[in-house]
Amino acid sequence: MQRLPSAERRKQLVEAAIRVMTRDGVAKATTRSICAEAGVSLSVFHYCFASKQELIEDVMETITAHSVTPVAARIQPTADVRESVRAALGTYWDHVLAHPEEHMLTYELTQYALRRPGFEYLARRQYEQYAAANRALLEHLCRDLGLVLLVPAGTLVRYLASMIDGLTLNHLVLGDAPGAAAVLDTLADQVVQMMRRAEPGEENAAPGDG
Amino acid sequence: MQRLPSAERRKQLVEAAIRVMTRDGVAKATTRSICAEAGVSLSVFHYCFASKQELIEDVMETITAHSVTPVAARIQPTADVRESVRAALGTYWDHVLAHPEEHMLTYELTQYALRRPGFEYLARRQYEQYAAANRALLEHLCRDLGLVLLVPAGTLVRYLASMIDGLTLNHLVLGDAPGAAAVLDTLADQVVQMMRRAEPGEENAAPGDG
DNA sequence: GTCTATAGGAAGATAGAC
DNA sequence: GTCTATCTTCCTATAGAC
Repeated sequence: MQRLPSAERRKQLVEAAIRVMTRDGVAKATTRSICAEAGVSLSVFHYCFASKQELIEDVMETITAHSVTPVAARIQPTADVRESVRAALGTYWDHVLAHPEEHMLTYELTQYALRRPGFEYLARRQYEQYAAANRALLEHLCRDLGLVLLVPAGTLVRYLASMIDGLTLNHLVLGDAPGAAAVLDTLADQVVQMMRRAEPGEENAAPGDG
Repeated sequence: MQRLPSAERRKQLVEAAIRVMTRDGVAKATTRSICAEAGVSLSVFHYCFASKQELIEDVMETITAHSVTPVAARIQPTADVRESVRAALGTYWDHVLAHPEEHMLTYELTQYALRRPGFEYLARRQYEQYAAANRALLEHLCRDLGLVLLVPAGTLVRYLASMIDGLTLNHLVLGDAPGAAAVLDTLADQVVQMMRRAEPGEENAAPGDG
């Protein structure tokens, strides 16, 4: 076996952990199975991490970023408001369809964090990132297309985030991708109805905290 | 210890399991902790259940019914459509606010079932019951208030179910009950916009499967 | 830094006395 | 039907040779 710097080893183990968790679930991700997946011996694990919980912490930070970043990077408003919203939802949804196990894992990790005293903040940070991603989308739309919101930004952000999260879970359980797509169509329609064109000179209110 | 018939013992153990799971999470609900909670010895467990999974099956059937039934029982449409929708949502939400741990458990059990090969059907049944509850609500509204839907019933059912489920999870993680209530207000508004009064003589379409 | 070996405990399940 | 005692397996974590 090679001798790698500790930071490299940690990264290697975190990635192995994510693979195991994605494939077999969080409950099956024991230190042994993670080490086997990474191809290192058990004591390497405890050389790099003080405890298993320390690894989990790293895993959650990594997976949340991984789930939010690629979507945020691809927001591209066009002239048509409804189509812009639908396209953003579609980008996210393509990711769900392509990597359902990965999204499944995010729910498992949320539960895991909420149940471990002292780790609730990880779940909270996860959902705050979801909210931030939706807020960014709305700001983007309002700025580029000159729109103002008809409901408080905070409410719409949460509306969007909850709908997306709920529909994802619903789809993971029940399947029926076409039905889920129809729900996204409806959601896009509803979101459009919660916006209107800004009047000339009207500050196209960047949805702050409300 | 008393000598009880096997069926009674099973019920007793299922209830103990739910208490432990609600309090400490599914992962902590070992056969030992469940037996301790029920006040029986370990071998009683295996006298009543062939395996732990057999108990889990019982637990999931019980908890899902428990989560859906009380809400369905209290649907009371008034003359105002929007208020009727909001009231139904409010009844559910009161239950969430009063028993957050119980709803937390439903998410954990969903994950548990989805991860255990051969148990996915339990998760599916759970979400089918959610859908059925929302379908019943819509039928109730359409029939009593003479309304027809502007979107396919199946889509609206899923829209509602996903939103409610997502918002519940969102609230369990982030809290902020007033913010969640505002989302429910908005949802009620949106749902109303997806209905219209049936014209005289128009069949007030019972939302079948669509 | 990496290995083998093992401590120390808790899990699901079973055996057999009462 | 209920009990105590035990089997087997798997876990996290550590010790100490190389």
